Amino acid sequence: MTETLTRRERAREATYAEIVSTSRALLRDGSELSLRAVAGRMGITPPALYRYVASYQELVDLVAYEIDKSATEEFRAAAATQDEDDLAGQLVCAAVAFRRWALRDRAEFMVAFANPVAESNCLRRELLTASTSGHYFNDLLVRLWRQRDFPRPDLDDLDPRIAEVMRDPIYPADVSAIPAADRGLLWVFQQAWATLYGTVTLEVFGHMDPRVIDSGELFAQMLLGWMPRLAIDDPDGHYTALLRSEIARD
Amino acid sequence: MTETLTRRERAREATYAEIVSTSRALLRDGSELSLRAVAGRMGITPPALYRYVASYQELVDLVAYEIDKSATEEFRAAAATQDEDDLAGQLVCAAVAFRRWALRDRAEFMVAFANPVAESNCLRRELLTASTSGHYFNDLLVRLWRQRDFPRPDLDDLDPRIAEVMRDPIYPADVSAIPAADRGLLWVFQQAWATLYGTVTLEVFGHMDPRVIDSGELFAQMLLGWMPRLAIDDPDGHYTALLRSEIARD
DNA sequence: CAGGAAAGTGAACGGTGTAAACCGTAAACG
DNA sequence: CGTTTACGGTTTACACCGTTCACTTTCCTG
Repeated sequence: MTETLTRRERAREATYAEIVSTSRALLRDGSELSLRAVAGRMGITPPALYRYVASYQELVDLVAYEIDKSATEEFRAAAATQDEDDLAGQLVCAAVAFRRWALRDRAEFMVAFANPVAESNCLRRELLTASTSGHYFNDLLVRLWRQRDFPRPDLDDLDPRIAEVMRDPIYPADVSAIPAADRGLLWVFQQAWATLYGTVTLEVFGHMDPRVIDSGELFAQMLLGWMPRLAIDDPDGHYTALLRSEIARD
Repeated sequence: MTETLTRRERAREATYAEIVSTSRALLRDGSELSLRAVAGRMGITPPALYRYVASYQELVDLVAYEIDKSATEEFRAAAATQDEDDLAGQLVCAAVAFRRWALRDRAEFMVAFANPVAESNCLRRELLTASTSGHYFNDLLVRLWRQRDFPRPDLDDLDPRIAEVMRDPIYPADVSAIPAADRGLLWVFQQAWATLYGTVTLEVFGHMDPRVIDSGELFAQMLLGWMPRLAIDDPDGHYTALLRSEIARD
């Protein structure tokens, strides 16, 4: 499947990879992400980077996309610790992994998720619209629905503006596999995602008593509050225990 | 009550006010907030600002605090359009006002709310911990509880770490008026605030389909989802209508 | 092999936060 | 009242930032 690339194209692709990796190394070291710093670490002069990105913002967009991609792999790995059929358990693990990753690599999280999305005229930014993590969580939720059949709004009962978005969403790829009648699922997903995203962002920014954040109880309550809506009734407290033990893992 | 200030102190206070006002003017003009730009607009040389703030970060903290204060006045005004006894209506209006303000003055919102809180060794930052808007919304929720008596967790049923925080919270001022037995209210507030903050931050950052954000339905659903927990049953749909009409106001 | 495109360099411009030395004036004090 | 101190301000300078332009080197290709 991999196209045969010319020598130059391979070199160029390698340079892109190096740009991203040194950018992420910079972020993880607590340094500022800057064109000059990236160039410096690569043993290259700053203007040379302009052969690869058109501006600083485009560099940020590029590494944001790659961060999202690699973080998604971490979520996927966390979910893989659960039984293949246990989609609820996978969802719990993936959600907690999202929080754990965000609080650990704050700088990377801010670049990828707490970064105001600008006017969308840049090439690479378009790919970002199809957020990898968004696809992953959405897909997980759809599979969970097929398994547990939790209530899903009918498009006709929704605000027409919302229904329109669900019929013709921004992410085109795997969502087109969902029949139109079931597109209300997307609305459930968006609301769940807003809760997950919002809570984690609040925690990362630290706009709350640090002791509350450390305990993880705010996040736990948000997730527990969503379980009934997803038909995860959890009579024996299994998922609650899983959630708490996953949160406790540092 | 106003202390008699010496001539110097008054001048200094006036300069502080001018620093804040030109900073906010800068933000509203779409310019970057920078020491040099503020100094330039004030007809002053950049290093002179160091007589008032110890660093750029301290300038940001200072204006963040003032932004929060003045935004709170806007929330209060929005709530004042409702009947004095109608605390539920006031809460709806204040919450929508928060969203409206954030989406209108994005730059100011980001400075005040989407700004990672650093190590708390700066003087003025301590005052920020006692967030004005936090106090206002918390107070409103407490008054609503006295009126509608919605369920409030018992401290003994909560995670001990959370109970500890509720017993001895960071904000000391008006919370100390709440008897220890009712401190579970603070936990309700923190969760509600996390939902409000999270949803608005998501919308401001634009990490979602713009059509969804424009419709305001995400925000509406979040608020509607909270009403039952606050004993706002709304049989005649009055508050739902109020919420939607407030959202529609541009 | 020649031509041309791509990758990289050097110098420069305007912008940023910040530190140090210095100065006049207004307040504070003996 | 006169002296001293401290405050508000300027000048200069440094190290960083994104970005542009003219130039050179390298390497692929027709």
